[in-house]
Formats: sequence, structure tokens, C-alpha cells
Amino acid sequence: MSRQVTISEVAKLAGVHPSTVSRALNPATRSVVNEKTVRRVKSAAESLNYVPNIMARGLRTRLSMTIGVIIPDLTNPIFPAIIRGIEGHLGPLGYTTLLADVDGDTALEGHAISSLVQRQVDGLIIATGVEQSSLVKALAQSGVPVVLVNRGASETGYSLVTGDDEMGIRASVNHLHQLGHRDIVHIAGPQSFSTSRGRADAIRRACDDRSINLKTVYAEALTVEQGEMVTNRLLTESNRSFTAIQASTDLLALGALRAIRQHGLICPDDISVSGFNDMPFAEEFSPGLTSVRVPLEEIGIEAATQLMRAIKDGRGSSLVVTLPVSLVIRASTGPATI
Amino acid sequence: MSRQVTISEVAKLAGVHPSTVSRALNPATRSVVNEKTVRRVKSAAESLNYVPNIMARGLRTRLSMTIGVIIPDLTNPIFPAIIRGIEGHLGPLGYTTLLADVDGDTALEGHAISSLVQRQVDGLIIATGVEQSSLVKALAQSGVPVVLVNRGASETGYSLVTGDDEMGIRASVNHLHQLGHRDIVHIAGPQSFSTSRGRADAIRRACDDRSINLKTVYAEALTVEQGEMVTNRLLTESNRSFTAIQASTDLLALGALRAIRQHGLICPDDISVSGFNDMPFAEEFSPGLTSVRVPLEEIGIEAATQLMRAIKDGRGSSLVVTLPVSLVIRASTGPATI
DNA sequence: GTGAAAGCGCTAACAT
DNA sequence: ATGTTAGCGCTTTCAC
Repeated sequence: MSRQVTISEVAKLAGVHPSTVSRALNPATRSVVNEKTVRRVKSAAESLNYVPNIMARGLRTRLSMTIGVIIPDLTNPIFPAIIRGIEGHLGPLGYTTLLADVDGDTALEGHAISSLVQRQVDGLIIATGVEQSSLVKALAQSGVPVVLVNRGASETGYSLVTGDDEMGIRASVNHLHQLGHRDIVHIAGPQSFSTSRGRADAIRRACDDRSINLKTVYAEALTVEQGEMVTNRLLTESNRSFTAIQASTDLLALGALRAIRQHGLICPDDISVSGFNDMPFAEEFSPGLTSVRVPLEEIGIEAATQLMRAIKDGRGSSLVVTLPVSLVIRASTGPATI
Repeated sequence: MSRQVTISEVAKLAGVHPSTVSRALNPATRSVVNEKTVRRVKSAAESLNYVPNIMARGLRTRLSMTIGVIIPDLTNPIFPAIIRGIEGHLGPLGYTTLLADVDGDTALEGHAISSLVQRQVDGLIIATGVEQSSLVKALAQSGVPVVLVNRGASETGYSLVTGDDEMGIRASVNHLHQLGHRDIVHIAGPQSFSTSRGRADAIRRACDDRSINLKTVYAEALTVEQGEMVTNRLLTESNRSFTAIQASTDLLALGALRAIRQHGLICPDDISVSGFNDMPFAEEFSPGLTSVRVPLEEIGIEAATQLMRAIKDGRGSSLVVTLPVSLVIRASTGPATI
């Protein structure tokens, strides 16, 4: 491990003082240095293969140029899409993102937050829907700017970026209604997620408005397996009356598709299924999944934008940004059959 | 932004010297401190909400406890799986992973590498298959331990962790052969990826062994769109003779499924398709994709293990770890039809 | 335009 | 068992 080249070695080679090297290499202060000196320093740095030590710089400037992103499950394809949006926006600004996948584990989430704070992140984007006020409170104390994604901002005072769940659910229910469905099951996610609660509430209202008979069942996690299990339970009941399933999430919908297949039923001939998020590959499933398209990458971009604002302002005004969504109709929904 | 609580404020409150605080708070040196003092320091730290500054610590210890992971495309679901393996192994060891998604962009990759080196990562796992010796050379100079995933190690002297491509291709070709296929098309990935080359070579050999007629076509990227385009081209040709497609990657296979559908053909009745990687959701596609299961999470774990070794040793002996793979047969492959 | 000096927060020798 | 001292590599006043 070749020892690190420091700024003073560059200074020695260039025949100047270390501070001059610092000034010459920093674009912001370069103008103050003689042009010839800049060139000399630059070539010295290059020939020595100098790489600035960001930790030392950060210690001095109190800026890490790092932001933390906490997500519940990297394996759920909606998050890579959001992350791509975040990184695409922040990378060009010189920020590196520190990713923490907490795997749906709340204890881990607390750990991740403190680990990121220790690492002096300049800001935090949190996309884990769990509302655990103790965590958020601890965070507030640290003073690190935070933006929430897909998560209740009620108590927090942080900005929130999210898709328009109400609108999405309404569009999907409307679509099912038009296809003749009058008896729908909603597979809701864990009610500790604000998103799950919001969608469950939205579908309640939407069905009431249209006098659709609604039954809500609850999955314990937003996974294919849970969707499968819950749907299996539904289909095993003797007197099935529903003709369509609206899942809170594509992953749950996918589980529903599996269960329907296992029971020898055909989607959408026997049962229609509609998802939420329009995750990558939703189109490729069997059958292609009707879903509410949420602009995931835009959500990431918007979250990054809000975070930059919060960092500049010292503390963000708790703003709620709701992005419009749209229904994508594919093969998994069709006319109701009694 | 409440100013950071430092170790000396804790020291003052606890009535001890800063270095004692440091010793008391560090598990490795705690034993050397009086038990009562430890308690006093701990409660002082807690009451002040003290959070150690990892940058300052790293500056002193020359350890960042951070490792960098460079991947070509987070959006490809095989990478989250690998990352999960890496983080699962490294997190408990106190390491944080800095993720760089370079989006298949080689220039960006260079940027990412130097950005990670600047950030003093203690090690690097690189999963971008491109062999660009200039990058690797620059890296070698920095002295940072590196482990490669799914990437040619030929020149580099770094350890490499990968699935057994030869074995996987052989199993898949064998399966197709048993189904009566004697005329196969291989959709290869860009030949700048060592993985793509390796699989193309492997299928060449496998088909020669079994006197299967092989035609290889090349995609320009490992994406669904490319797979679709290439397959469309194949199907538009007047005299189609092949009965099966072996793709270098599930994403390419998925594109092939799309194209086949667009041409009004049925998979596997008209054409069989087999993929590689067994990516998440491969089972859910339409039809469920026969594929070679690569133990993605294990690859991540193994890469992390190798990296830890390399960090300990100062420099890893360039080891090649090949993990066994297996064929998962689903609905996309069936008997050959002339 | 450049040098000198101080210090970010922490830990590791060394001293007591 | 604890305090003293120095310094990791960098930037930023303040002089000149």
C-alpha cells in the first residue's frame, strides 16, 4: 500500500508553500494564484499522482460532500429507480451518496441513521416508510437536513416527496368500475407504513363514492410471498364474491397473480388484478400488470432538489411535494365475471 | 444546525482528559480504563448526545471503515442481490459501503474510482465488466485493495469472484439438446465484457461438442431493449432455421420474449428461450424464464470475504473464486419444432 | 501573490 | 489508570 501523497509533497516538488497548492488546486480559490504557479502546481500534483484526502478536507471545512440515503429494501426494484434519480441529480453537484439498505429492520434503521450521522453526511434522504418518532427525534437533534420519501411527514417538520396516491387509487378503481367490477378486495400493506395507510384510506373513499363493495385484507410485509399468502387465504374461503384485487404495491399484486394461478384460475378472466408503482418489469409479468405508474426517478430527483435546498437554508421548510401519477392498463385487468 | 459535540466537551463534563474519553468509548481500549470512569464518561457522552466524528478518527487512524462498490447498473436486479450479500457480510464488521452506480459509462467509472479513492475507502469491489486497463492501473498505484466480481482478472492481479459460466452454459445447452434443439442462436453481450466473451466461448464449445448448429449475434448492451432489437432482426430474416435462443443474460432473454410475442410467435411452442443469471422475477415473466441460477448473494458475500482478506494481508493474492451454478427449468423452454 | 501559523476532532506514543 | 503531547492532511485567516 503505497503511502498517500500529501499536499506538502506536491508543494515541495512545485517549490511553493502547501497553502499555495491548496489554493491552486481548489477551483474556487484558483483565481487568486498566479497562473504560472497554478500550472506548476498542477503538473507537480499530476506527476506525483496526488489525490486529495477528502476526510482531512472535510474535517477542516465541516462538509463531507456526502449525503445518506436510507431505503427499506434494495431488492424492491422501485428503490433503484429512485436512487438513480437521486444520484443523477447529486453526482454532478459533487456529492457522493452513502446508501443504507436496512432490509425492513427498524433497529437496523436506527443504526444506519447514527452511522450516517457519524460519517458527517451533509444531508439525509429517508425512504423507509416506518414512522418511528424516536428515530426522527434523535435525528432532529443532530441538525442534519432531512428529506422524506413516501413517508408520513405529519409530525416531523421535514419535507416530503411522494406520488399522488389518492389520484392513483382513484384512477385504478375507476378503471375497475368501468370494467364492471362491483366487489373488490384491497390487499393493504402493513399499517405502520404511512403509504399503506394512505392507499387503504383512498380506496375506501373511492369505493364508497361508487358504491363498490370493498374488503380490505392486510399483508405483513410488502413482498411477493405475503401477497401470495394473503390471496391464497382469500381464494380458499368458500364463498368468494369479489371479482378484482387492488394491491397496495406491485409486489403484492405479483403474489396475487401467483396465487390465482395456483388455484387454477385465470387472470383477468376470473379475477382482475391491479397493482401500484408500475415497477420495472411490471410489463413482463404473466399477465402484464395493470398498475399505477409512479414517477420514481422524478421522485428521486425532487427529493435531491429539496435536500439541496434544505442544506442551503440550514433547515428546510417542511414542504410536501406530490408528483402526479397515471394508470397503465395492461393485461391483468378485464371485464368482471360473476 | 446544532454544532457538533466534541470529545473534549464530554471530557469536561465527565471531569477527565479527552484521551480518557476516547479510550473509554472505544471498545478495544476500554479495558484499560477504570470501570467507574467508563460509566461516568458514557453517561456524559449520552447526556450530551455525543456522536464521534468518523472523519476525524479516520484522519488519525488512516482507516475509513468504508468500502466502495462500483456497479454498472443498479437497475439490473442482479446487482441489488450482490450488494445485499456484500452489505450483509460487511455491515456487522463495522464497514459502511459507498455505492457507485456508473450506469455503464466508462468515463463515469473512472470518476467513481477516483472519487472513492479520495474518500479513503479501505477497499473496493468492482462489478463493472469492462476491462479498461488504464483504470485498473491507476487503481493499482493507489494501493487500495480490490476484488473483482464477474470480470476478467487476467492482467490485474486482483482476486475475482464469479459464477461458473462454463458449467451454466453447458447445462443449458444440454437441456436444449435433450429437447431436440439442433439449431441455436446465442445472443451475446458486448464483447468488451469478459463475462459476455466467456459465455460466448463456452457456448461455442458446448455446441461443437454436441454438433449443434450455432449462430451468435451481438447485443450492444445488456438491456431488454437490445435483446428485443436483436431478436426482431433475427425474426425478420426470411429463412429462420433456429428453434432456440440462448441469451447471455436474462435481460436479453426478456427482450427476446418480447420480440417473439410481437412477431405473433409463441414461446416455447415456436421458439425456446433460455437466459442466464436467474434474476429476481425471472419466474414471473411470461412465460417463466428458464435460466441459469447464479448465486448472486453468495457472490457478494464471497467478494466481501476476499476483500477483508486483501485488506488484512495488505494486498490480496490474486485468487479466482468460481461459484457453482445450476439450471432452473421453467416454461420458456420446450421441445423443438421444425 | 504567497508564506506562516493555527486548528478542524480525534487517537496513539509517551510520561506519570 | 490517566494526563500530556503531537500530529493525521487539509484549509483559512492573517501577515507580508
